[in-house]
Amino acid sequence: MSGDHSHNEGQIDCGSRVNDSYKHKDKYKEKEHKHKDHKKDKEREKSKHGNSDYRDSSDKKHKEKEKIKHKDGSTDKYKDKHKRKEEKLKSLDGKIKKEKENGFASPPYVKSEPEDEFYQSPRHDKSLKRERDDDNDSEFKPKKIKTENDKKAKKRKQDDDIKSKKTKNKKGEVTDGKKKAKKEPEEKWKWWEEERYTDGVKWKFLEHKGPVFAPPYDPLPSNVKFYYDGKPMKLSPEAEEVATFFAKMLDHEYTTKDIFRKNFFKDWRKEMTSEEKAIITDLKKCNFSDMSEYFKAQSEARKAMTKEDKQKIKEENERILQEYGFCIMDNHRERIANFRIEPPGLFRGRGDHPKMGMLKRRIRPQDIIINCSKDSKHPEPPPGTKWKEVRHDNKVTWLVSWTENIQGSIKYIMLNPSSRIKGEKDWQKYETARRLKKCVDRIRNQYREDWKSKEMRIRQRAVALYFIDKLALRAGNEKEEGETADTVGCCSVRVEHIKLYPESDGQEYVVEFDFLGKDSIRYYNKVPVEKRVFKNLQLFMENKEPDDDLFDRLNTSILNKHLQELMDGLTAKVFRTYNASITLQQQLKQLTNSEDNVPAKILSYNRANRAVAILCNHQRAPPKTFEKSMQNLQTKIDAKRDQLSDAKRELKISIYLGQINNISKKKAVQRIEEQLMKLEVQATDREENKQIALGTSKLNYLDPRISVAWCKKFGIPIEKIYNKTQREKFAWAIDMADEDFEF
DNA sequence: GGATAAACTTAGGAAGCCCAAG
DNA sequence: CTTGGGCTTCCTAAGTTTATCC
Repeated sequence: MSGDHSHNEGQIDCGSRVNDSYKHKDKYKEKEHKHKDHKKDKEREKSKHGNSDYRDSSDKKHKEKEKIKHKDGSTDKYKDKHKRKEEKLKSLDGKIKKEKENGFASPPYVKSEPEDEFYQSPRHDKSLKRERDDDNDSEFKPKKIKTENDKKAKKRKQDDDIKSKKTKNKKGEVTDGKKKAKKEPEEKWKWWEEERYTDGVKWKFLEHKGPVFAPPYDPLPSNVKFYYDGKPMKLSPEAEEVATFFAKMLDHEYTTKDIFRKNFFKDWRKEMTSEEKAIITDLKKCNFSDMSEYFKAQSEARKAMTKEDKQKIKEENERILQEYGFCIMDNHRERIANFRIEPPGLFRGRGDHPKMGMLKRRIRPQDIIINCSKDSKHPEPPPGTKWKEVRHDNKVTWLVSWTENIQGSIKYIMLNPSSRIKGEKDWQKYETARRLKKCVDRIRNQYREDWKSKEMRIRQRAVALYFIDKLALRAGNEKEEGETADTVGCCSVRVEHIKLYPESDGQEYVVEFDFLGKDSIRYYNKVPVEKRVFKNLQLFMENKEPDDDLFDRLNTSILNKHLQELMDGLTAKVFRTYNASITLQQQLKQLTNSEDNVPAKILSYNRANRAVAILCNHQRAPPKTFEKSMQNLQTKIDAKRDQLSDAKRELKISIYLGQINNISKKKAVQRIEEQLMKLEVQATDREENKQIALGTSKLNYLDPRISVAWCKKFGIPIEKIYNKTQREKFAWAIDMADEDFEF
């Protein structure tokens, strides 16, 4: 009932989405330039027209108009932005672009169409005050287990003991004196059976050893040379290091891109001595190939290392992992996700990124902020260095942070997905999505009502929400121009990204979407929509330029505020989670045949998973070796077929000879048949998966309890669905879901 | 109330690893 | 033993949402 939006009819057919990311598309390139120049004008224009140009002023609306005008004026989203941008523009270009003549913002309110019946929309209670966290959610109340404060304290001390013992252990082997309890982190802690923190506190105790820094720069041997203008040139260590970054990427297509080269060269020059700067003025005259060869040789050498040497490295890595890869959080030793600081290098943005090639600088101890408990043993900075700061903020989950120099954003070291702190959050996410399931009908009715609203902003909000719901689009924040690739989501979609077809391929009211979304992955979809949506889209597009926002009176913050009123904890992305999970559940129900054998059932699972991946537009570049591996598989299948007919013939002969003892031959036939079937299934699966990435949805959108329940119901070992890492992440679900679980 | 910073989740690609086939 | 290929893990960019500031 509630879950049957069937938003993805026709999408489950894998062929319906063209899979083109930026790599394959040039179309976007042209647009981009145009777009950049336009956007500023556009916003200026919006503020100009913002609240003055509603076209229709039928008498009956006079009273409301006052109200609306007021409201609208105060919420016009472009006023200040416009100023900011203009200034920026001036300083950047040294001139002001000409104003756009005809860029219109949408009028604030809309004449009701004749067919609009007026009736009171079922007003829904907003009475539910937001009570921080989904504490009122019964499903998410872990059993109250012992409340123990001194117990905890005791336990913590014990943990400390264990740990300090361990760190003394030179070998890095996890043997600790008294027991092997450490090897098997004491019977897997079931955090989901314990009470959660409420008040925004994330932990009470946190101790860790700080980050692992990137190894220092190792200068090139003197026989490896850099050439400028054909002549060998010894570079200063600083300049040389940056040069090696480029050399290492030499056969990547990045290094052929203009922006990349320009950014790189600019930043490289900053690292040069004044002498170097004076000489090296043209990247084209730089020859890195000697360096490049050297690195290739190095990596070959690494591959060719003896087993013993490889083993040594592995052990060393394990030692580092044991020392730095774990922390103690509230009595438990938990795995850290990214305990290694990102090494310096050249920034590799995705898609047409304006900053690609810039130098990502080396992070030093004095850049690092440490977060841990006051009463813990604080991590030591490397000898002779200092941390930027040590703080004790237990309202956040990170252990280490630093500011990155490309976008100026903060990077964090946090815990592994298997940790309590991440797991609880993940669980909570799915519970929120399940609460949406309970009220999604109401919300859908609401936005359908809102398509008829007299206020433009409400109509836009309602249509956007419809897309987010039906098509599982992302929210689509505005992005600062020139800082990132030009990509969009629902709220930031522009007129140029959609096409309207009153009729197409025998369907009415078809909308064609074509834009670059997150990671510059192309979203292409052609879907029929409801008539009212279609009419609204026409209205939103009136008098607009291609690069104007489709929803000019909407942004993610407005949308999320609205959603928050509809349901506690509701945000745009909850719809993605909800629709993904409910789709998996439905598809599993529909596709699984209990008569099937295990491989066939798993194929069904993968197909259900695939339906979700298609819905969420999770694409991947077809593996480079795809065609070949497909062929190989086919060869195997053919061989297996031959083998099968041989085995069958032998069986026949044996029957013909009246042998009674042909059981083994029967078995052989059976076994081979099964193997063949398995291969064929594998081939199908792989073919269908060519450009579709299942991992993302599996890891981030599908309530793991659905999969666990399915496994239990059909006797599929969970290992067939989740690998080791995934089982660790979803341990809570594996432990708690039984076969009756319903999302 | 809008801009910006901070925190945290989601994402695809590259590198690493491991195992089966040759 | 070597190779190739597929799966896993690592990496870090790019989103969303929340918090804070003015």
